[in-house]
Amino acid sequence: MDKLYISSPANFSFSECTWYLDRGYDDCGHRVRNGRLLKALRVGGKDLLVEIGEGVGGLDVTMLHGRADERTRELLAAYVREWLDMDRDLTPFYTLLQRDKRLAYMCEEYKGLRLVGIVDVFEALAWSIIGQQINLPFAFMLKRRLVEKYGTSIIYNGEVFYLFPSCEVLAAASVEDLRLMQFSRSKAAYLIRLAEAFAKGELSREKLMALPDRESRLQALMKMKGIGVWTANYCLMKSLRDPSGIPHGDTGLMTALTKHKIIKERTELSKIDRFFSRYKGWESYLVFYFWRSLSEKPERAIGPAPEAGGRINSHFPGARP
DNA sequence: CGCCAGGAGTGGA
DNA sequence: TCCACTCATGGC
Repeated sequence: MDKLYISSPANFSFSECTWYLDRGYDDCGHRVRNGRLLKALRVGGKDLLVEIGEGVGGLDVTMLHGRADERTRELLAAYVREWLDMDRDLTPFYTLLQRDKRLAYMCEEYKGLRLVGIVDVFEALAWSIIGQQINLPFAFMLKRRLVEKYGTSIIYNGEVFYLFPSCEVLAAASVEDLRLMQFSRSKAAYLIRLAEAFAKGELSREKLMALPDRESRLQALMKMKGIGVWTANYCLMKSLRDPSGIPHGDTGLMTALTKHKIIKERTELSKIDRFFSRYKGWESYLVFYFWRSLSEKPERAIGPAPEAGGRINSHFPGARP
């Protein structure tokens, strides 16, 4: 069995990361079971299924599917470090949090939580378009339908693991196809156009990173129909790893700011700016920790593991009158 | 039934 | 530049 080991940095908590990934939504992009994280992913043109578990002083990564040469192993290690943001020193962030009585609790409560990212830029943008203005359970359901119809899959022990669809495949989909899955007409059009842009190479991680600064990256992203301020910043913080992305207009963020008594009304934009100005260089992390704060840490229901096969038969709506 | 969800585009003042 | 309106549907 192909295995590799990734040593953990200080202030890294695998369990905090997996808790976030398994915080109660039906995310088809990965699975958490018995403290281990399973994910199908693509590196260097190869589809792999990996299991990540906690070892002594680091993470044990096991390849359940796919054989890895030396280069693939390197790319896989880099993927995991990137996904869980393991190459970052959180000390300055925690120092800033400690200064605010309202937020200091986060240092203990979420200690070691990393900004769990979306490594693939196309996936990050597609996901954020899907999630615009709808509640998260519905957004995850839409994503699952899209992935199960257009994504490739790996079967392991009778269980299906999906990879997010490629831009080429999604570019060939039609608005009508997506409408049947309950995407709005405009969202369907945005997604397909985005897929075309990536398929043609008009947009890519390389092109975005080649731009001089984050302002120009925001502008480049927002030229796409369906990508506004929120989506562009979401992409910056979750995929391009910009430390200062603030998804302005995010309702979850507003809720968290209100709960923490940082603002009273959602219209106090200048107050929000002033607040974030104390966290220069850590805005993305602060937003992520705020999102984390919106999910309570429940006594997880201890039940039987999901039956083998997973949820491969999502409910599709019937034709509407 | 009404309002809100980890928004964005459009059209009119 | 700044509204109001529209899109879609699930959850509460």
